[in-house]
Amino acid sequence: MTKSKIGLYLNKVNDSVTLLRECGIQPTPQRIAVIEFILNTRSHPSADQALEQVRLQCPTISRATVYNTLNLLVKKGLVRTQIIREGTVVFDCNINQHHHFIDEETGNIYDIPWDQLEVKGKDRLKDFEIVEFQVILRGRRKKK
Amino acid sequence: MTKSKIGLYLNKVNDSVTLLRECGIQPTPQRIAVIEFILNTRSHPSADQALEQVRLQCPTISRATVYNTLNLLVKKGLVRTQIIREGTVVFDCNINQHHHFIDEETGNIYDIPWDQLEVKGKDRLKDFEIVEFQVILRGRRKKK
DNA sequence: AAAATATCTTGACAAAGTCTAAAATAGGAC
DNA sequence: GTCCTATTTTAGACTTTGTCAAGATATTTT
Ligand SMILES: [Mn+2]
Ligand SMILES: [Mn+2]
Ligand SMILES: [Zn+2]
Ligand SMILES: [Zn+2]
Repeated sequence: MTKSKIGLYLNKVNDSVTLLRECGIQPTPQRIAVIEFILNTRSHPSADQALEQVRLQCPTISRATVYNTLNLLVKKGLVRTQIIREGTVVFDCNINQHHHFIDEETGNIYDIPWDQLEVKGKDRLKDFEIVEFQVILRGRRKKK
Repeated sequence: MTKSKIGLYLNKVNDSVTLLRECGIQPTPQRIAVIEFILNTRSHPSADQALEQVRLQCPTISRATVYNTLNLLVKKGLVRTQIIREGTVVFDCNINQHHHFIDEETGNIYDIPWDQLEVKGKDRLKDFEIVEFQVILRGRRKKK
């Protein structure tokens, strides 16, 4: 279990502990609960949604600790934030480049793999030095 | 002066009055001040930034009126909101499709014309019915 | 001018997020 | 194990963004 395995599902507490240690974060029960939740969901939750879920495992955890831990994980590069929902930042365990589709009816956020879309014409933007980019699509997810 | 001229700079109070009337909005001094500000800036301000600026012209206007008026203009289709800044919605007087570049140093938001970028591969997203999309780029604007 | 509408302002409220200081906890030295 | 210290957690205060309701103003209708 190395940092390079981020993004795979972690089912064992041991994996989370190892991962936290590798990042120089002391693995407390609260932090373990947060990291196990956030690295195992693809739902792009807000901090308060994370709090709600983490409390199922760790009922006494405080709001400040969830915020602190999520921000710490962002700083260490284990998760990232996305600005795609109104009113709140969401946390994304997919730290590779990718695009997003937002279902406007449900609010659900779906990852679109990086290689599924190609953005042409960026070279023509002479005035801008692009550090990162993504396509954000909105609409409805088709029922199958 | 018709609704089709939205997006051009409005310098005369008369134009704003006409535009508001065309949308079925009674042109009060407060609403005129808001629309003159928001349709003449390309800076993608938040509601509170708009309040600050509008108060230079109309010092007694309340926060609620600025929020109400901006939301009314959105409902009438004169401006739109964008979710590209952390913590707050921004208002955009450019209601045509376009992309955005965010300067991460200054926070400035720049419009990228629709035809400067092309997004290929959308047809392959069989599970999704796309209503709208845009490319969001982040980085630094080059000094000239 | 009086009544009825429409609009604006104020202040209360809620949600998202940060911060502080005290309490709890964990680790190391002995 | 006890003591000491550094780290962590917690509760609550506070800020910002945004909405809402009630009363005050302004405008329109009669
Ligand atoms: Mn809010
Ligand atoms: Mn905030
Ligand atoms: Zn994602
Ligand atoms: Zn724009």
